[in-house]
Amino acid sequence: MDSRYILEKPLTGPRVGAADFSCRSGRTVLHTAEKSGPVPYKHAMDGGAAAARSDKVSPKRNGVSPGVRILQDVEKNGLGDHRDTGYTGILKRASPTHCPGINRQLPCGFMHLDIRNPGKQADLVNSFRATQGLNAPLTEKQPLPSTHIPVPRNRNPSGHADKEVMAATVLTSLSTSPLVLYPSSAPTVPEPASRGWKEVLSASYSSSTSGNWSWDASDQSVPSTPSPPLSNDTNKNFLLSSQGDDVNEDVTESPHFMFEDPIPRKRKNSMKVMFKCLWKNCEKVLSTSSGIQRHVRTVHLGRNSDSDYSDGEEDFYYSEIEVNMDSLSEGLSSLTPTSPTTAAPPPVFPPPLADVPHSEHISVSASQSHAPTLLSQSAPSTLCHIRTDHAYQATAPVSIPVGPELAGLGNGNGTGPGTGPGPGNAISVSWQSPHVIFKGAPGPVTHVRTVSIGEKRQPASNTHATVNKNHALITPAAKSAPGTRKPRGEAKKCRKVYGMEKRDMWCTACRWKKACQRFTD
DNA sequence: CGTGCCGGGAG
DNA sequence: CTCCCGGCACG
Repeated sequence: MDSRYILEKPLTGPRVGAADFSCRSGRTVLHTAEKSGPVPYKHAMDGGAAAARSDKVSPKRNGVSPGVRILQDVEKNGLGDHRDTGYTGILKRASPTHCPGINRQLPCGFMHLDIRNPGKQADLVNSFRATQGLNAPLTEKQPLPSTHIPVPRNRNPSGHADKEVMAATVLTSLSTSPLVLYPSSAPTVPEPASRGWKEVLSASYSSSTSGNWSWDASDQSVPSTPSPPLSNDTNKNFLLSSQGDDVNEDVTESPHFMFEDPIPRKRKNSMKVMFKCLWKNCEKVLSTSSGIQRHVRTVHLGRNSDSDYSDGEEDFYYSEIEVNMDSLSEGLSSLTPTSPTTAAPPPVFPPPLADVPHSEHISVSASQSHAPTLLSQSAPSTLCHIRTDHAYQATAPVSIPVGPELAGLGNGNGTGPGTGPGPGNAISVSWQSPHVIFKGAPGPVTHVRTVSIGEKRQPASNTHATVNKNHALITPAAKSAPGTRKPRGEAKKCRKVYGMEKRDMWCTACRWKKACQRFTD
């Protein structure tokens, strides 16, 4: 419940010892690096967590849990150096060693582990904060993409309390911040981008073998997520994303829901976290924790506003709420004819917002209203990874292919992580958390699609044989049986998505030159 | 011509 | 079965 607090408490100072730092949030844990050898950090495995995780994960495929799959893949690719990965194949990483480096770079940066716990808003929030932390400093140096909430400067100087917390979280979440994960579009990792980080890393600890990095793949699957198949890629991505810039390609989102898809990848942080004052009759909502803290401190606690001092009490008077500001999709979005996709950078946050750091007040509804246009077209495909195991709908020329997905088989109320593979799902899920405020907003976002899918399928449908007077009888013979070939999906198939190079990331079907199962139509 | 995937074949 | 791949059809 109060994971946030717990998480923060143990920390005492921006400087975290490399040796004995452990922080807990939810079920995830960090551990110390005690292993000698090339890998300066240790992968953590939390038995409980692992177990829980696998529950969520649908062991469908061959009865092998994704985690395992991941392992396998890793091995396949010769990247299997992660000896200390749990049997689940979950790679968790906590590297105190890196922290220093990271801290150096991102004073406020921090991330957070285990965001997946459904309903754990606190966790989510934390992760978000992390994100903010990461971005904030960076922002000052380089223009940022669009997906972040401007963080007030006062944050930096705000000192101790904040710093501590952040430092802590940084350590913790090195691997799971949604934002971070999101870009884990393994396949699409831009080389150059990752390079930057590599360098940074090598600086912090002389080891050029980025391959040794490993994260808890499954853990990454935050509220709705996937995890990269190859730890290697993941790492890169993570790094990449944490860098703050270079991430502007938010486009690649792939709500691959962790379970089910053996090759989870790509994920984007579509959640925004707002901080709401819980003080009676005070509905103040701010976009930054520091903001809300200040608010509480000054307005409700009657403390001196100038004072940066914070004893953390404010924490009790505000809570985070999550808002799904979502956005674009990636290639998969091909589902929708109109998929805006790739090109446009995700204007998640409307400019106005970004420009109003001072008035930290944020009206989500407003921002939402901007996005809709975009969302309405792409959102569906965006959020939902088309892939499902009922992917075979493709075969059914029926009209409402969406049905099953929307129906939301496992639409487990925000059961977060792997919940829904379906389009509708992803969306609804994300919107569940923001219970309080921001009503209405979800509406527009939610429906949207349905139509698109139907359309796309039509064109090719096998109506030919029937009517078609024109050439009429002519060529029936040409094609063997009426069986005819499938229309040919419009969606990008593994091959296209990943390219020949990453063939091992393709779904098996694709590999065998069979009908793609991952990206069905 | 690249791509999706059927049909078929080897292990 | 799983894993491949020739080769055709589609765009």
